[in-house]
Amino acid sequence: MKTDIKLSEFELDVMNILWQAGKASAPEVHEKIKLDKDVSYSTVKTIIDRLEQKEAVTRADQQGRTIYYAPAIEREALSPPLLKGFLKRMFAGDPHKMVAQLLANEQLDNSDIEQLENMLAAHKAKNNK
Amino acid sequence: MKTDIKLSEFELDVMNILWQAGKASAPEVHEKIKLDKDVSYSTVKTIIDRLEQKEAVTRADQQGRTIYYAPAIEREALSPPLLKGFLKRMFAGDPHKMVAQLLANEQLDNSDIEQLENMLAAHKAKNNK
DNA sequence: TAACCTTCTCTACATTTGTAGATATGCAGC
DNA sequence: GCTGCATATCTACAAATGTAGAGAAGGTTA
Repeated sequence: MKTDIKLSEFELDVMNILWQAGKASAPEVHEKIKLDKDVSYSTVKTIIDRLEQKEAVTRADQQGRTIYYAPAIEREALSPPLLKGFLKRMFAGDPHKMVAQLLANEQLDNSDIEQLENMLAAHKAKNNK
Repeated sequence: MKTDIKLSEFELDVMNILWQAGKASAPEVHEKIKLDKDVSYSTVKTIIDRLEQKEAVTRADQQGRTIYYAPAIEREALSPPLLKGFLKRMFAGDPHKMVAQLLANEQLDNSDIEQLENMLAAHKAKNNK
């Protein structure tokens, strides 16, 4: 299993679709991507091919000629280093700055906030254990 | 003022140094970058030149031949769209997922957590107003 | 079974990014 | 004024990324 895998933005967009769907064919991925931006099938297929080369997706299934791709790595395997890097680059490594920005820009309602509060409380409990 | 500015990772690394220092010369930036990774002066200077082209930094001052560069855009102007994009790509747009990851990976101590709790409380108060 | 449609494969290309050498040039001290 | 050093400028290049067309080839259906 590759650990040092690095994906581009577009590649991540595709991964997201696969993470969400579990598996999907290239034309299906294309459909979904097109909701966001207008790119040709070829473009999407190229990205999928590259993801396959990077061993980020695998051919999970085949129906006739149509190949179904599935994620070969989980979101959770990818996000920690990326989050760390992003935090460092955009917020000087300070999680508070990031949460502040989150609050300022993501219009979270009170139930969202409470959910976050619960997470914090749980974490504090674990810290104390 | 450019609004659609887009910076690469390395460019962000340099911006961070400038955001932190207020202003710095290319050799100074090089010094600091070298603490993290071994790149030549030329490389760093090229990045700075590109930042200048992108109008992300300006020549703030000059001492002899040495040019001092300062950020021409603030972190706060750059981070909201980036955070939004990152959130979407890495956490399917769900802030809870991101905070969960933050808690899981950033070893925050209880005083950090409490600070976050205060931020949340303040935000809840504002929501209710 | 021939024609068509869909999907895949291959190839290509412009742009961005990371990287750095060669060279020019201004300043500081002798 | 000359010499050397520090800094800037210019040019270059490989790899990654976004983008897509041309054409092959497996299914489907009349």
